[in-house]
Amino acid sequence: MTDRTGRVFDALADPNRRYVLEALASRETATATELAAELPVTRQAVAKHLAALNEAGLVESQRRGRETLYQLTPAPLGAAMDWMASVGAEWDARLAALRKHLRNRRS
Amino acid sequence: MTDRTGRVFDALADPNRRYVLEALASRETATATELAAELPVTRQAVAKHLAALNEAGLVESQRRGRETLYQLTPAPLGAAMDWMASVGAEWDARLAALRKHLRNRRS
DNA sequence: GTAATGTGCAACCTGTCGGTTGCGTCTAGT
DNA sequence: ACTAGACGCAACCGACAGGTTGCACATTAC
Repeated sequence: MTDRTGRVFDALADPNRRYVLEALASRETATATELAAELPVTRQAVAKHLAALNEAGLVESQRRGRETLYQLTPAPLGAAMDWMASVGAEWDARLAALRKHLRNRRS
Repeated sequence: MTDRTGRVFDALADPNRRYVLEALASRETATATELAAELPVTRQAVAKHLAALNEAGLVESQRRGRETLYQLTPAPLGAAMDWMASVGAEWDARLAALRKHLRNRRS
C-alpha cells in the first residue's frame, strides 16, 4: 500500500478531524474560525487538523483576502477504501475455500 | 457515526497494525510470535496491536493449548467504508449542484 | 489612520502510544 | 519430573500528537 493511504487513515483516526470532514462535506467551503466555533477546541487546533488533512490530500486551502477557505477533496478516500476492500476480499476468499474444504471432508 | 467505527480508523492508523491485518488476510490464522517474526518489533508489541485490533472488532482470538490463534474479522471494515462513502457522496452531490449552478449562471 | 477581524508561527505542556524489559504462569515434549 | 516454548501482566521509557497561549502580520471596516 502506498504511504499516502497510510496518512489518510492517520487523518481519519481523530474524532475532531472526522467532524471537520463531515462539516466540509455539507458546506462546500469553510474557514478555520467557522469550524472552531462548532468544536470544543481553539482555532489553532482546528488549523493544525486542517493542515493534517491537507497533508493527507483530503482538503485543499485557498486564500481569499484575509480569510482562507478550506474545501474537501475526497479522492484519497477511494484509495483507502480500496485497501480495506482488498483485505476483506482476500479474507473472504480464504474463508470460502475453508468452508468448501470442510464440506468436502465431511461428505 | 458510531464510536466503534472510530476505533476501526484508530486501529488502521498504525503501519504495523495494517501489516498484521494483511498477514492475517493471507493466512487464515496466526499467533503473536509468528507475526512478530516478520516485524521489527517484539512479541509483546504485536500482542498489544492484536489487542487493539480485537478492541476494534477486526480480529478474534482463540486459545488452543499453549498458543493463541488470531483470526481476521473484517466485518467492521464495512461500517468504516460506509462512513467514507457517505462523506464522499455528500461532497460529490454538493459539487454537482455547484457545477449546475455555474452552468446556469453562465448561460 | 486606526481599530477590528482573521491568519500564521513558535513555544510550551501534557497525555497517550508504541515499544521494551522483566517476571510469573501454563502447556508440551522427553 | 524437568526443561523449553508461548503467553499474559506490569512497570517503565521516549517520542510525538493534540491542545493552549502569546504574539506578529495582513486585510477589511469605519
